[in-house]
Amino acid sequence: MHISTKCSVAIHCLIFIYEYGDKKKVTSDILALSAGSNPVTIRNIISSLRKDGIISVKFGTGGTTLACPLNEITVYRICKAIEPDFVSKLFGIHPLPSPLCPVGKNIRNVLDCSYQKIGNDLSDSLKNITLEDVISDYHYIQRKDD
Amino acid sequence: MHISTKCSVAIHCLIFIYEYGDKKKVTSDILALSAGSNPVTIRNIISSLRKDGIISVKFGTGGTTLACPLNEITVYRICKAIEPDFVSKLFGIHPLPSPLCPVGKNIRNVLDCSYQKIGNDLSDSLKNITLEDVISDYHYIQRKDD
DNA sequence: GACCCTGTAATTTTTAAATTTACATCATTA
DNA sequence: TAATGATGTAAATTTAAAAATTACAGGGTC
Repeated sequence: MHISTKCSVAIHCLIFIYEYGDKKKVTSDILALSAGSNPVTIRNIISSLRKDGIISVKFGTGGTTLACPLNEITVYRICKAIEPDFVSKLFGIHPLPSPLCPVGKNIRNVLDCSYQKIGNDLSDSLKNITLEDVISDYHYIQRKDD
Repeated sequence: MHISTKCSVAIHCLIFIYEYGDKKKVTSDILALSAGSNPVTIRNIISSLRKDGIISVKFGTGGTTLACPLNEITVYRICKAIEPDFVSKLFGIHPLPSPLCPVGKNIRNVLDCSYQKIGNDLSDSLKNITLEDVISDYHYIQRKDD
């Protein structure tokens, strides 16, 4: 199981909102066009980000803006907002090991030991990248692109 | 997208082979029973591990044993053997961002910057856990279980 | 040569992810 | 104050990925 494309779409939306949120009314339709997705998927993602306080959405009239300094929005926070237990879902565990086998009976606990360490390391790594970094990459790449 | 259950099944098999590989003939049928999977899935995993030199399999007559010291078998190596580009598949990227939008046009490269850092950190974390550690956890948990 | 195993391709089934449809709710404005 | 154009969500459908099954061609050993 992997972290789905939702994280990528979320980052896409956040860059877009940072770049255009103040000047134009950024709706789920516009974001869906830009990301090549569909408005409902976008609204679900946006909704999760809003509940976490990352962005604010004008209900009724529409439009989205950032609600938080760039350096407080880490990739970890984005993933967590979208899929609260994404860390524990990083590795899948086969669901029906034999309880009659010593290995089968204990495998889940054994794997949990290692997977928890890995999950902690991954979390640290994700906390280390902020939207500020991502947007700096974006500006650099965009300049090269011209 | 997440790393599939194959890694967990592989570790399950490796513990089983370590524990019983010398005394008994460990076949794909036995491993499938223990893991609650099926023999073909097991054979595919076992086959990948064999090609990487982690285990050796007696063709024809059957039976599997470790071909490597425990501390040389890292979780990274196991994952890599099973799914060579698992690191780059950690995050999915939405496939059709709009090339007409500045964000859409550059999003893939922007995400690649961050995802590469994260992939490197994850790789380091996985390299840090060996089968020796896992089996030590297994013995500890098994003792508690009695 | 019979038996039991592995290796692998091809198909089917299952499961998860993403999209679409539908509609209730809310703010603006004409 | 009713029309408009947004969001928020639930439910159903579609699509794509993962896993299991079926099938069979090898290879050792008794």
